[in-house]
Amino acid sequence: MAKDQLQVNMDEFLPLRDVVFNTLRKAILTGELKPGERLMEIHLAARLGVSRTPIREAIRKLELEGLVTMIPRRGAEVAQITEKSLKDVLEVRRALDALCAELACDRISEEEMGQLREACAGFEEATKTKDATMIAKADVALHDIIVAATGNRRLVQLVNNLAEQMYRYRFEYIKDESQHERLIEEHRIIYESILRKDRQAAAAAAKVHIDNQEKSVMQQIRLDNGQK
Amino acid sequence: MAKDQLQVNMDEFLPLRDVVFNTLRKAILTGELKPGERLMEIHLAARLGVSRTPIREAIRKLELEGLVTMIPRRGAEVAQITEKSLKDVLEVRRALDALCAELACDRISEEEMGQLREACAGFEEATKTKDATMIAKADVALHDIIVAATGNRRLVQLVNNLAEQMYRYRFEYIKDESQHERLIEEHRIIYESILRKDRQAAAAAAKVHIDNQEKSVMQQIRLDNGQK
DNA sequence: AATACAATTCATGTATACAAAATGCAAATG
DNA sequence: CATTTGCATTTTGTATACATGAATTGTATT
Repeated sequence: MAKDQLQVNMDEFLPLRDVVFNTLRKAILTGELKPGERLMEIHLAARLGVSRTPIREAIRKLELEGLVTMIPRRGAEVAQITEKSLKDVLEVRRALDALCAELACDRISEEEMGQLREACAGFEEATKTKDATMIAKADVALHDIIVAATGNRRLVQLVNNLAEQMYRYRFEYIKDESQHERLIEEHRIIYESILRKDRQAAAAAAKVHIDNQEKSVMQQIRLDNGQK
Repeated sequence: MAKDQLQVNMDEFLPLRDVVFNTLRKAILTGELKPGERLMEIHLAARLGVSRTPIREAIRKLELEGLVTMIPRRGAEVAQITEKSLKDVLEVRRALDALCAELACDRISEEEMGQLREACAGFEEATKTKDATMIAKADVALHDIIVAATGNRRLVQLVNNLAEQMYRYRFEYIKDESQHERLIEEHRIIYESILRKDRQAAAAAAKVHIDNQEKSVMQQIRLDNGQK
C-alpha cells in the first residue's frame, strides 16, 4: 500500500518537525496521500517513529500552505483538489510566470544566460530518453533558472509553491510524447525572448506555456474525476 | 436565531493555537513586536496564559508565512524587514493587483460594482475625518471588494498576505494628508476602468497605485533605518 | 586585570499524560 | 421499525515532563 512507503529520511540533520513536514508534503504532492485522506496523528507518529508533537507542528505548516484542511475537533485531512482550485492556482501562476520572464529580461546575468541555454539543450536531450522523471527534472531545472534570475526571493518562494501544487498532474502531461516538440519550441521562444531582453515577448511566451499546461492538466483532472 | 448564537459560540471556541496565531500575527504586523525581537515560548505562554504547545504551533505557521525566522536551537525571532524584502513583496503585489483588476473587469457582479462605488465614496468620506484608522479601514474595504470580485480564492489569500506585510508602513503613508487627493483620484480611475470593463486601464491604474505606495513605504523605511 | 574553564541556568526539541469532544454502536423506547 | 439514549472508543486539544544544546556567570589561574 502507498502508506507503507512513507519513510523518514534520517540522514537529514533537521528538526523532526521539518523532516516530517517534508515527508508529508512530498507524499501529498506526489499523490501518495490522496485528497480526502485523513491524517491521524497517532497513526502517523507510529508510522514515522516519532511522537505526536513533530507531527502536529508539521501539520500546522501544511495547513497554512493549503495542502491539508483542518476540521475542528476532527483533525487534518489532505485537501481536496477541484477543477476550480487548480484553475485558480494556474491563473495566479500565469501572472507570476509572466512577471518572472519580464524580470529575468532585466536582471539575468551572463552566467545565468549560459545556464539557461544549457538547460534548454538539456531538456531537448531529456525528451529523447522518453523517461518522464528525467524530462520533469530538466523542465524544473529550466524554470528554476528563470525564476532565480529575477533575484526576488519572495517571488521564487511563491512560484515554486504554486508549481508544486500541480506535480501530480504535470507528470501525466509530460509523459505525453506528442507534446514534446511543442514544449521544446516554447522553451526556445522564451529563451530567445530573454536573450533579446524583450520583456513583452518573454511574458507572452510564458503565458502561452502556462495556458498549454492548463489544457493538459484540466483534461487530466477530468479523467481522474470521471474514474471516481 | 438559534443558529446565530451557535455561530458566535463557535467563534469563541477557536483552538488556542489560532487565537495565539492571530494575536502574534497582529502584534508583528502592527510593529508591537519588533523585527529581531526574540519569541520565547515560556515567556509568551505565561503572558498569554496558555501552555507552550499552542504557542509552538502558532509559531510554525508564522514561520511558513515568513513573519518569523527560526534559528536552530535558539528559537524564533520576528523576521527582519529590509528594503530589499519590501521591494520584493511590492514587486509581486504589483503584478497580482494588476491581475486582480483585470479579472475584476471580467467577473465583477452588478452588486459588487455597487459596493465598489460605495467604497469609493466611503474612502473619500473617511479622508475627511482625518482619522488614520478609519481611512485605513476604508482603503482595505475598497481593495477587498476588487480582490473578492476575482472569484479566485488562492489569489485572495496571496494578495491579502502580501498586503499585510506592509501594514506597519502603510499606516504612516495614510497619515500623510497631502496624499489624500491623489489616493481618491487613483481609486476613481480604478473604479471607472472596471466599470468600463477596460482591463488594460484597470491593470495600469492598479500598478500606478502600488508604485506610489512603494515610494512612500520606501521613504518610510529609510527613515526608520536612519533612526537606528 | 584578563582569560580559560567549569558549573549552572535557560530555552528549545521531543515525548508523554490528561481532558474534552466526536464518533460508532448497541440497547432501550416510542 | 425508526429514533433516541447511553456507553465505550477514538482522536484531537492542551499541559507538563524530560533531555539536550547553548549561553552565561562565576571562579580560579596566570
